[in-house]
Amino acid sequence: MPELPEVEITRQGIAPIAEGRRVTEVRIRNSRLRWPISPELAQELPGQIIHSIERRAKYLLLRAETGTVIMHLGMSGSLRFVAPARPANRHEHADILLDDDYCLRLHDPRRFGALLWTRDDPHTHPLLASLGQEPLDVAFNGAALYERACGRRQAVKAFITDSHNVAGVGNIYANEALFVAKIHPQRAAGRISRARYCVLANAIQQVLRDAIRQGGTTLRDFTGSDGRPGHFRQSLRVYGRCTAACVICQRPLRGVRIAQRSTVYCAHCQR
DNA sequence: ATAATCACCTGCTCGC
DNA sequence: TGCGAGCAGGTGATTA
Repeated sequence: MPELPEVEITRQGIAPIAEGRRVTEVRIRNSRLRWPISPELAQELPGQIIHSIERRAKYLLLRAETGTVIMHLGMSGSLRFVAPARPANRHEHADILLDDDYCLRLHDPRRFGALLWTRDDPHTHPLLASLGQEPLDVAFNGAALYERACGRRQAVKAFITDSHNVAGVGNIYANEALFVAKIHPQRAAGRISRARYCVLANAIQQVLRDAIRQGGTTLRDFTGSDGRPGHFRQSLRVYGRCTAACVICQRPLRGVRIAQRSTVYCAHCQR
């Protein structure tokens, strides 16, 4: 479900309520996510204040006093505040209860998500340490992408969806950004000029910012932590529009699979 | 080192 | 209506 904009929308919805509040209890109903939920979470987190909630790539980092909760929503995860007494359904695997009767509930049908605890600097955690540039960071630019892509024959779309190159660009927004940048998704990453990488970097930023502004993309079930869907779906130019007309040249869009992911592009506008 | 494929899950849609 | 096939927003691990 969530790509970077959806994770950021989730962060923005949760942070104002959770930050500064104290954890009263952690309830784990099913710890079988991508990795087992850290058992220390239920032991160590209660009693601690959540100082802040950050996002790195598609990870949410809940900073507490003696450590940090590292959370990932995988493909189908979502996070909502519910009434603490509300019965959990079979996909609601964990709750973090806070002061004032707030209950932050993790829902994840496919269980590709993660809920981990670390006492160390989370940015040195194995899952985060080798992540690429944060695309919405002011320092993000095409020059670094160009350097990194040097010599690579991999399709540029696979290159930009690899979080070690750019952090957090998933399938939807990779399709969209490549369309905006007029770059063919199957072009070899190492055969794109520095100037075009600068255009691509700007396109990635523009698409992600736009999506965040519109509350993310709701395909079937994404909602922010307030339960409201995102509206970026109506702004999608290529994703999910295979065979429909290109919004620029009106020719039919084409679909291919790149790195096991559906890819849609305009063969006329993207080169 | 790089690139491609597999694996982990459930739920939904489609065609027969 | 039922049923199998294929697909879905991610990404680490495994294989060449």
